Amino acid sequence: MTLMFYNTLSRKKEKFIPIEKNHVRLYTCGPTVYDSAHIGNFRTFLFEDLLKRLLLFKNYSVTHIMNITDIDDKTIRRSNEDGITLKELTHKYTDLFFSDSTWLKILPADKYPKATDHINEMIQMIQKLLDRGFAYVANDKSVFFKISNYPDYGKLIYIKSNLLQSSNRIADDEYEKDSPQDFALWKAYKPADGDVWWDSPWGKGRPGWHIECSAMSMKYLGQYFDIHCGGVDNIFPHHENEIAQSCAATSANFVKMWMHSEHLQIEGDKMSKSEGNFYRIEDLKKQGYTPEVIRFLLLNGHYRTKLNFSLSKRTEAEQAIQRIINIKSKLKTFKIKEENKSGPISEHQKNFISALEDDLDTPKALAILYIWIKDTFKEIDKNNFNKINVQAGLNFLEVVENLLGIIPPKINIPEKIQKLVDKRLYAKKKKNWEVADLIRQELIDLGWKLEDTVDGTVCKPI
RNA sequence: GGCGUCGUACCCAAGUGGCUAAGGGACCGGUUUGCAAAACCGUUAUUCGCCGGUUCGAAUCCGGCCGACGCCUCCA
Repeated sequence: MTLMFYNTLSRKKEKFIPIEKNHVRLYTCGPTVYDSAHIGNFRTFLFEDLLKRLLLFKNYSVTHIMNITDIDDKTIRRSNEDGITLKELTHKYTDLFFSDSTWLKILPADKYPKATDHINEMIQMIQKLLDRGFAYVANDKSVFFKISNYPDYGKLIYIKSNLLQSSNRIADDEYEKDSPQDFALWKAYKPADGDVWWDSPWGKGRPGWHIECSAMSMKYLGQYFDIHCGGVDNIFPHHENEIAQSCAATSANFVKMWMHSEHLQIEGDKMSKSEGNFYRIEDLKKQGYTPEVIRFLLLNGHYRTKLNFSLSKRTEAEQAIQRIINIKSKLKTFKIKEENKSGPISEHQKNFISALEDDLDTPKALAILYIWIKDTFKEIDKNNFNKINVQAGLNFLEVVENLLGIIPPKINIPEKIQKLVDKRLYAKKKKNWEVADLIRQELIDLGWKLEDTVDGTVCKPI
């Protein structure tokens, strides 16, 4: 089946056909490194990770670029507050972002270009926009994009530019511009910027926010590329502005498919830093969350619906994951008898993939996975599973893991624990139930539980 | 004011015109087991926020209402 993705540009599910055969060029909006990323940011990054994993599974080669925004109002403000240089601040949070991403099993991008390393590219693009009459230099030497000269403005947000209503925030803007809707390409230096500035044809200053993504995506992916992702909040103004400035600069199309993930809510409320209702990865890690549990919770809702993240759902996710671990362990340990018949060829794997191919329908894919698990247990109980079925099952679980990343890696049993397990097994053989149960309790206290099965005793961490 | 999303069991969540409304978690009963765990079997929505309409037929399309929510200049 072909891939279908919802394109924000058309507001419809569309067949995905890459511009270049077998090669997908993907740009995902990265973090602004002024603070640690929170679980909401990671919902978006996880959605993008799933998208990429699916593209790779479909045998596309993927060139994935994720920007690091290391210069903007927030980074400057934060570095002043913390009394450290902008570089010190952004390096700290960039490193943290990478370690959180790795811990969450997010596949790395091919390149993470930083805004501050691409000031020249941005200046060139701004110059081009000035030359073509889509931008102007204001009295204070800032450069703005002139929306009134760009009639296509409003493609993503579905609004005619003349209907854009200005909010109070615009009135507070300290820069001078012709029209309130015009956005900054280059911001003239202000004393509050400290020693953060670059030279430009228009004087000292720093780039506006939107221009970095246009300049860097074009540099690494070309003028026109396949997919650009981000959170829904980026639709306007960020992505709208990116489209305007990119298309105005090149007179060509910019991005074929825009994909956006919905917001995550926390304990039923909108996540907001001012209210303090957000979780960082390190917070969850401290509470004992595993990457798999977080991934499961975030992938359990479709990426285009609002999802509520609640600490109370943790057990639910752990139980659900445990079921996957159980079937895997069953497939690995049960002894296949020669006379076992072959079970029915499973259609579930195909259906699982089809669900993901249909605009990344993870809840449906998970449902199919659980139907498969149930069927597999049944067939095994009926002795209808032979070597080929077992191998097919294990292969399927590998596919599931490659796509969703929700199956924990095998845990090695420490020697000390194994010795206790053996000791109990001996007592059990002698039908010395008291001793066996005592050791089992001892193991539980040490954090390991036992399952006696017909194929032997299985030891699992709690 | 403009643009847009959502409302399916105790909780989470698929399904967007047609076989008995997926699946997970939770709960209860049973089988199995030395006991436990795991697994299996069964039970939990004659009904999809409410009211109308279209249709042979709607959770699914249309209209209205109620409720929750997002964006409208720098928040993933």
